[in-house]
Amino acid sequence: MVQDPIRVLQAQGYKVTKPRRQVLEILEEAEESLSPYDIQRLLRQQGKHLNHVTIYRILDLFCSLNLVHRILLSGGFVKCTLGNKEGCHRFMVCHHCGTTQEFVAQQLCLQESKSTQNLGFHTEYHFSESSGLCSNCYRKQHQKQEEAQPQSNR
Amino acid sequence: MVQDPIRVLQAQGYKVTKPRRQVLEILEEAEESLSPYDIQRLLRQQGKHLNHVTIYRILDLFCSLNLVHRILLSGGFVKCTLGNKEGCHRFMVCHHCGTTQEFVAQQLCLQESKSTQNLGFHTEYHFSESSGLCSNCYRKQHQKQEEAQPQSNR
DNA sequence: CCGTAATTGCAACATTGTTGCATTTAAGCT
DNA sequence: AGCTTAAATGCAACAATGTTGCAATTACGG
Repeated sequence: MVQDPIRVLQAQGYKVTKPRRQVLEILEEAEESLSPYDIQRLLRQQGKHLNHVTIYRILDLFCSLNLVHRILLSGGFVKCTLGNKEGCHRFMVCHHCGTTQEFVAQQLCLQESKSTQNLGFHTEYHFSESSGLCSNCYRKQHQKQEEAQPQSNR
Repeated sequence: MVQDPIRVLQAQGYKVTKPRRQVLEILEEAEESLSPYDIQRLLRQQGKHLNHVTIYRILDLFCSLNLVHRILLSGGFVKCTLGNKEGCHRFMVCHHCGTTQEFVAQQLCLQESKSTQNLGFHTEYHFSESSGLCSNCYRKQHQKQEEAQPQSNR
């Protein structure tokens, strides 16, 4: 389903360098989106030192290859986990823990393209972000409320 | 349809100040999204001087009130033109001229909420951005190609 | 293993965004 | 209209994030 990013790089004639592999690795491990400097900090904790300029350039490249996507709700970058050829990317972002997850919705994608076309717009690419609570955080928050008001009598 | 931003401010107990009115005005006139410093520059051209800190704070406030939305595709802010109570905002961004236009799609909104709910996510707010060419730019680009290859014989 | 173009690191800089505190101002009240 | 006051703005100084040009390094082909 997801093409291997390494393959994508090679196929497009880009070199597979140590910095690029390191950035990919960090993004793969991460649950939440990471800013360029986040990535630098995390790598440094592993004893790996990358210049921030390099990280910027790598992220630029990855974005242009659609291997990575910048999330507006958080400002950081996430690795795209679904090879979506229609130029459509959808993300759910938990505003509590920051967990960011990609999902697909073929039907939505088609409808959205149609909607914009009806308005005279020629869509080439689109994406969406949903903000809310992931199941974990929702459950936790629910439990807390229960504890605070056991008989819900106020 | 769109509630008057001024009313929204008053209703929520915020003061209607000169800087806030000026920022609203600039965003209203703009076709494309504007960064905080863009706004400062445009205002300065009109002889109006606002401190950039003020602009940041105003944009923060407007965003929290959903009067304004930050566009990922450009990084700038646009005034929301549609009062969408379901916490759903959709934008088309022309990657040629930068024109940014909001649109509604009730059906899409419902479907998107359903999709995320099926994945165990509790969506409170979502938005989407479509990147492509607006009708104007599409037409122009089409014409240019015609001129370049009048008989399309190559 | 070598040559070379692509990539990275470095230094210096530009832009964008933030914080604390003094000053000003909008809006409610006589 | 003039007070009063909490909210909002301006200012200064700073912190963080991005960018550019060029020299040094490195992946990958032969």
